[in-house]
Amino acid sequence: MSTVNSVAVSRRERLRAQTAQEIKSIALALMAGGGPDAISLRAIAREMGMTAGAIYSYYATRDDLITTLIEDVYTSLVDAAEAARDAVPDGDPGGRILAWAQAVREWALANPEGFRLIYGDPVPGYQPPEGGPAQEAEHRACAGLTGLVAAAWPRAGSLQPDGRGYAWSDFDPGLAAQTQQEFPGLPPAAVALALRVWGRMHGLVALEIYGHLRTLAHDPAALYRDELTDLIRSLGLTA
Amino acid sequence: MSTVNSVAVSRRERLRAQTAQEIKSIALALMAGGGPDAISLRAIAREMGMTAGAIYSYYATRDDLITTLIEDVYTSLVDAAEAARDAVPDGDPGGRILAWAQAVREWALANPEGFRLIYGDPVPGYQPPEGGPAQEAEHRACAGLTGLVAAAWPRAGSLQPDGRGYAWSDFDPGLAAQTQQEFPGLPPAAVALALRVWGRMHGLVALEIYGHLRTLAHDPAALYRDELTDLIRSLGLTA
DNA sequence: TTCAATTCCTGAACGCCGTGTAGAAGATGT
DNA sequence: ACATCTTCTACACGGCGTTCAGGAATTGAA
Repeated sequence: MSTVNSVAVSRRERLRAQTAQEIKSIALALMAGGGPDAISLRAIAREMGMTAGAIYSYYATRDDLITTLIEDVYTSLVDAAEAARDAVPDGDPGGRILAWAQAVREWALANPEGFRLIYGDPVPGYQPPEGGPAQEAEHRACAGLTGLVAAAWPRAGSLQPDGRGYAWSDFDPGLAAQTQQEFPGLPPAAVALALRVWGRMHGLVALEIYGHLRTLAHDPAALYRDELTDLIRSLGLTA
Repeated sequence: MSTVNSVAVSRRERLRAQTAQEIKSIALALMAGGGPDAISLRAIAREMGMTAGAIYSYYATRDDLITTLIEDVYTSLVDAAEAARDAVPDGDPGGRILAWAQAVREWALANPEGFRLIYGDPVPGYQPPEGGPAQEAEHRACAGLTGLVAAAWPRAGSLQPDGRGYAWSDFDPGLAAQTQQEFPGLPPAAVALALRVWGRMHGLVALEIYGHLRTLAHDPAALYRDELTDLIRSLGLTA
């Protein structure tokens, strides 16, 4: 046993973690190169000079590996969105929304396969585990959006169609509790709005990534920009 | 040769068309039961009491079959949307938009695998042909949305963020020509708005179908309704 | 240093898959 | 009745995820 960083970690464990990491990065490279379908245990093993069966020492099944990949990729997306948001001062809630949304789109364009992995059918026969594959990252994304909406709520609240139609019980208990704790006084309708904002940011990007916009519109960025301008204005803010 | 419906059609051709149709419907049934991945030539052949190779007499390759399925499914979606729209009188453009959007969501909920087939990664190694697999249906969908927006344009036009930023050359030539012919005087910004409306209708439905909304919100229909109310209001209309 | 235990990996197998090819079986039109 | 054209079977090839018995290497202790 060697103790590095005051954590007992054997050489075996180090090598094991390293191999597990190598499997993941090769899988991501394969995905980036040939689409999610290119992620096959045999291809990964071939790339590593191993046999396919050897991977089963690190991931119980192929779906477990995919789930881990989704977690990693989703986390990187949320990291990018949060970083972009935090580069805009608190005093500009509209700008923070814009920054978040643009970061999501740019990340998606830079990692289209990652976007498919998170928001589409990831891989041939993949069945996500209960509760979704990357619950934590998704909660972070939701929390981020709720925060953006919370900052706009003083003006946005009165503009909503039917703010009285929601109760906290309409939402995931964890999300509801976290929101109530982090933004006391914020009504449940704000969470509904946050989810709607999510959908609004998602729609055009999903269409674009899956190629439904490419032939029809030559400048999807302009469409997205206008959509966000409209969104921000509908929240009573300015960009 | 027998002439039915004043069209010369041999018994061979009839049987052939019938078998091709049976292949399609079995493929759709397999998809509905086990997801798009369940569409395998061998499974279809098994279901039909045939060998996989026999299907190659009807579809040159598996991707050809998938492409045909996408066309069928997409057409059924657009049919549903158009029918719902036409059930609302012309004088109620907001209601027509609402009807279209609700029809899309309900169709998607009733045919989630079909939605995945159209808007997601359809099937393991599927590569869509150039121009998209179901160009005609997609054009019909776009035309429908443009028509909905055109009806709202008298009021919606002045509410758009940056209507001067688009030219006809920014869009697919076919779509542009068709729009200019069908709605003379309509500016290209209206097409941009139609595509944005498409994205807005798509976002929440895509999130819901792919399971990202299910755990977070217990009533996605309410979210969608509010989103559409907001959309229709943003066009200067009422539902 | 020696030795048993643990861990990691190979190699082969099983049953799926899409895709070709060769040839049999059958319907068709003359 | 016969030649043609279609449709289907049978088999092969390589790829996939997964399992399993066994070999090889590393490990911690004797």
